[in-house]
Amino acid sequence: MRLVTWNVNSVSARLPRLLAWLRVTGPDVVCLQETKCPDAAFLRAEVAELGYAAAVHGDGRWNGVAVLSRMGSSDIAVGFPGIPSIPDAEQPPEARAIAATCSGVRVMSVYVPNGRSPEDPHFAYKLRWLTALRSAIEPEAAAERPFVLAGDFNVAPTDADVWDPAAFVGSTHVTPAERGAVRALLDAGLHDVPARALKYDTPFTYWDYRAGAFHQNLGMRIDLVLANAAAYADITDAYVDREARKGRSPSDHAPVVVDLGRSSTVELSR
DNA sequence: ATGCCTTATTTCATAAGA
Repeated sequence: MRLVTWNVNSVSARLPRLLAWLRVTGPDVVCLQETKCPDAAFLRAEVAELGYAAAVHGDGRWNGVAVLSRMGSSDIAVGFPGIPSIPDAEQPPEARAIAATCSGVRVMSVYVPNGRSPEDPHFAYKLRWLTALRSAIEPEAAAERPFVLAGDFNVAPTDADVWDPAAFVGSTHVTPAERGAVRALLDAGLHDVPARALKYDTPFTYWDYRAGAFHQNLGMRIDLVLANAAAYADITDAYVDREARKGRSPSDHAPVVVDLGRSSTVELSR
């Protein structure tokens, strides 16, 4: 099984690039974030043409997650038990998590809240969200069944995951509280899958659109694939495809590609 | 070369991203 996570920054705006990339890369399961697309508007027919069933969960203008699968998709769940709402909101929770079982692997695509700034109410919301996520995934993390939690975590787990730690003093994404919340996910039984970089020695997954950040490799590793023991033991390779960040109209995130030993042919025949 | 920000919407301006 080839599994991917990619924050596409609007699935509609990215559709031509997404389809072309899917054709070339051939993933079996695709976790998308920031689809920015209401469920009714999701371009299901276009991905179906490439063989993917789409489990989608969208808000409209912001957020939005999906799991595309060409290996079947069952037990689709949007959100997770205990998912918090935004601060002082009486609205339903934002569309930031969706799970599906694809050929025996439980897969969850998440778009963790940004946090905005450490003083902002959205920062406390981010921490609450990650804490609730940990509680929700605890059984899956400890289970025998392979489980993969993938997405845009909006946290750089270590100083090595940002281009310059000094540039992030006072910023979100690097605080001990955020890193502790991600560490808690690992403590629940998940492994941070080490991905190869296709260039340089740091597998960054995000580069700001502004000021030529990509071309100077001023990036961050905030898109993660976390695998429980069963899934982790099955991994044969993982890389960040920075090629997908190049060219015209890219997302500001690059996809992370993870290969698991399971053959799609074998799995599909079961 | 990979090139100086982009998205959807309450659209000719704004909020949000990280």
